[in-house]
Amino acid sequence: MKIASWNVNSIRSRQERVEQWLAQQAPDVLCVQETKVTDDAFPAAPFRALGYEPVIHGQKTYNGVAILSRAPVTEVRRGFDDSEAEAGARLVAARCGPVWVYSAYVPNGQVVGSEQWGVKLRWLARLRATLERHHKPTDAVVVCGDFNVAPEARDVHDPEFWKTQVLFHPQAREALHHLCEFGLVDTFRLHSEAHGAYSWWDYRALGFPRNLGLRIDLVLASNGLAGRCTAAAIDREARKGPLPSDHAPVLAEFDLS
DNA sequence: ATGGTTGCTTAGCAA
Repeated sequence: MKIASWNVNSIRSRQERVEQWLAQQAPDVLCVQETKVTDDAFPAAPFRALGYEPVIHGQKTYNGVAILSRAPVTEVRRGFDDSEAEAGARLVAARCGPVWVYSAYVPNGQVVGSEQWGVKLRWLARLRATLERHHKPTDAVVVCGDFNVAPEARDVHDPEFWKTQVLFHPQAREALHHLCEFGLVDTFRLHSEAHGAYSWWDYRALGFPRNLGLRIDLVLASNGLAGRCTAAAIDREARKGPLPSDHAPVLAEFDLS
């Protein structure tokens, strides 16, 4: 089973690119972040035409997540089922065939110490609590998304600078680490020791041609699935060409036979 | 990295 994740930075702007990528890569499931559209305006038909059922959780202008699945979807949850305020349409989960798949768009945090920074750290803790409520680490669960945190220095082009920023601050890394202590494994690191393998490059810094990036998009597999992960990759090619997202898709494959 | 762009909505915000 091939599961992918891609922050598309507007599904309406990226629709054709995503269609082409689905046709080329043929994942069983694609988790999407930053769809930036209400559910009524989500372009579902072109994805259905390719055999993917969209599970959507969106809002106007900002955020928005989706799961496109060609495996049968038998159960869906939107947002956190806890008592706190939602803080944007940033989480959707679906049982896709034998696997529970989460598409997560973790708050960026804006500035260290800001109100949004607190929301980000809290959000990662709420995600762990949600996993605790619904799953055991031995279950088949995949948590995909734009985590807005790079796990390690080798995932960051300038760690000394970025450790002062929201995407690589020690507190954000700790919050991500605590999430993973539920029993989640970074599938990319099961198959690569590479330094400088990034998934996001800032439009503003013209970062892509200089490879000034960070690896903040992850496919996390539960302990129950990690041993069955046969491959993982970042599709840097999909960041090239006209009108790309600022993120590349990330993928992992699992042998569920 | 420190200026650079992009998308949504329509001047300003978010990333």
